[in-house]
Amino acid sequence: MSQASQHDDDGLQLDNQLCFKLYAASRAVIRAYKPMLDQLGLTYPQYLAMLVLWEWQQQPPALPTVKALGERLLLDSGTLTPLLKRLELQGLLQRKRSASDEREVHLALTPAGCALREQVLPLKSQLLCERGVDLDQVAALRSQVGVLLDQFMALNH
Amino acid sequence: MSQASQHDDDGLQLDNQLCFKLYAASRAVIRAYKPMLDQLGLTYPQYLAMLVLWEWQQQPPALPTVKALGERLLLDSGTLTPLLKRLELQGLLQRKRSASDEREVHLALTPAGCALREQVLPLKSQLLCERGVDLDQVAALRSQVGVLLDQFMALNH
DNA sequence: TTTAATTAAATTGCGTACAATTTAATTGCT
DNA sequence: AGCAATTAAATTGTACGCAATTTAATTAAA
Repeated sequence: MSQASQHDDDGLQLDNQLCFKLYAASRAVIRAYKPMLDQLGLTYPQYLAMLVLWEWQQQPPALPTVKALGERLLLDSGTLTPLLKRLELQGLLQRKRSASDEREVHLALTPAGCALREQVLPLKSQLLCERGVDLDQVAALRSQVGVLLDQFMALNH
Repeated sequence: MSQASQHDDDGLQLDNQLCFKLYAASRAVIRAYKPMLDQLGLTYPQYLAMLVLWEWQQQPPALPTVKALGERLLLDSGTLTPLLKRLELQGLLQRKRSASDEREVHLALTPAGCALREQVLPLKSQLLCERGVDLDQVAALRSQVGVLLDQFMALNH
């Protein structure tokens, strides 16, 4: 059995920090996506925004607002406004003020924005294949990280 | 049984992306650290750098270099140089060119930098306690995220 | 209804991340 | 020794994240 000083150290060892593992793993995964994202001409957060917009298309009539996108990605307008302006500049979407509520900005994919979706699946399959990713393992880990995320979301009101 | 279009969609659903869960969870955990880090006057990456420097102190004689710190945190000099200048400005460490190899910069904690360590453990205990964190669960998740990280590090040579 | 409170985006400012380039010092080669 | 290749930091430039403030529009309250 070790004494107090040993315990104290363990608690602050970098390798014992879940926060660092998450931080490093998140960046490592984003790095792995880079070759694919370069092909698409997107940054990683831009890719996530496009995922939400593609998903929204399948849904009813209403277009997503900046706020709705932010709620989905857990990002605020300070991050999203310039990001969306860049996507608009690339011709992937259009930002337009809502007629019914001038405070809101609706996001509509352009044909180019819709079309880009078709390029993603093959590139992603290739990525998973090249890296020999175990899909079951990924699914299990995703679910557990998801539980952690939900706990933190619940606690951050 | 659903047809192809349904399968295609699942593969691009935001909630099915491990990468997004990691990205969101990492930011959520950093957010949770914020009250503690504000007390310490550190940003999150600055805190990680201090963890490494505190850890290094227990080790032999040699001081860490910027490169060594970067290998530990998986960050390059483009990120670390300005970060370390800020920590130096706060009086927590000193950056000095190596005498034996003028390319290297050694990092030495000041007494204030060493002393700061003592404030961390109580603040961290408080944080874990307030959030009712299950330490076994955290340890298990840390280990699994660690495995993922190792796999990606191995593949990114 | 006029005003006060709230809300959605945008803006400002700071601190990362990271690719790419530059600078300076050291090593390796011949 | 002399020069090319390598190496460690620093620098430059772009794009996030996020706190804090601002602006404009809507809602609620007196």
